[in-house]
Amino acid sequence: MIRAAVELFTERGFEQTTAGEIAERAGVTERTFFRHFADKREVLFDGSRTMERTAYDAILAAADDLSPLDAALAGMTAGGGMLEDIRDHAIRRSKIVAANPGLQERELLKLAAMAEVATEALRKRGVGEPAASLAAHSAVTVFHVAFTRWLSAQPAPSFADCVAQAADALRALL
Amino acid sequence: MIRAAVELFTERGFEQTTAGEIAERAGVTERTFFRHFADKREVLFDGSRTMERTAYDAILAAADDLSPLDAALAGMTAGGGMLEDIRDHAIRRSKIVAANPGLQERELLKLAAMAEVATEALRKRGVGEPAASLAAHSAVTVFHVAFTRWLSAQPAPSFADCVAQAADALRALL
DNA sequence: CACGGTCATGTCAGTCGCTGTCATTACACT
DNA sequence: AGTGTAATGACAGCGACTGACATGACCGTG
Repeated sequence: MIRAAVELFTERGFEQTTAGEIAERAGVTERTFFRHFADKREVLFDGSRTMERTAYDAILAAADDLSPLDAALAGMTAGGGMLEDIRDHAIRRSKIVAANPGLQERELLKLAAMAEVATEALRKRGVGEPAASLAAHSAVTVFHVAFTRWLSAQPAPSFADCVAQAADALRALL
Repeated sequence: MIRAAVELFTERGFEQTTAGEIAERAGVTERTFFRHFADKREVLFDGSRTMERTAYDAILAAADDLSPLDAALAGMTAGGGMLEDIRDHAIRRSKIVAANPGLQERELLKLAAMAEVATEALRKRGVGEPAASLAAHSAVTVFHVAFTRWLSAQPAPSFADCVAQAADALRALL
């Protein structure tokens, strides 16, 4: 279904594709489509939960002497690292998302969820508020900048490098 | 219409209120409702454009010797300052938004738009990339934290104080 | 005053996203 | 064979949203 959806979205665009058409190409019913995905957008955000868990685990696994921000950044690096193998798919996907405001909205929600998860992990490391929230959100901002660059840069850089670079830029602000 | 919508959302919740019902209470047609608001959620985000413009202007008007982050924060203070007069309404509104994921999604989109606008203003001040993006997003993160606190703190603090406090917490992270 | 323009609104029909419900099928365990 | 469970199909229905056309208020011009 995911493959069918990406194909159709690429061909005609997100809004011009009905849920029924995706289901049809995937060989199932529209009803079945909505049993697997809460809504039409969600088909493009399938791995997000896994990524959140990966980031969460990485933050908890980070060295004890790391600052909250560095620990959160380690989580972002780990989470984003999951995408190294599927850069092609990520690029196709990002083009679709970029062309539709509703999908960007959903992407923001996923980033916010990532920040929530990172906040939770930092708190578990003993970081208080509002430091945990701020560090987590800052890390996600870095993630976002790094992700954008990772998608567009030629030749393909490593995700970790992109994160490190964006993090340096953030530190330079102060 | 906005008043009618807030009333109904408070009484029965966002999802349990149809666009037709809002229109009816406001004395217009459902079709008219959708001529004024792009979708049902948008009725709760009416002033966002104005706030963005205010922030944008404030960033451009900020003292030349301010750092990018401080200039962006000045914009957040100015934008949030618009709400000082309508804190009651802001509180009611935030309860509605907090109760519905779809509305939180839209709120994130508005915050992202704010970050975009702030980025643009910083760029016009001569700030390069990715410094402008990062400073703008950091400022919006501070704005968000400050806004949350401004809504919940008792007695009502000034918005500027909340921003200053959140900004200090951010700086302490590094 | 009559006329033409535009602007907001009402009316109606229609598409599509999404959901509840029930029946069916396939498989797993006993 | 019998029983439970999970996935799917089939169908009906609601509500969000849109396009098209008609109506009426207002406004400036002749």
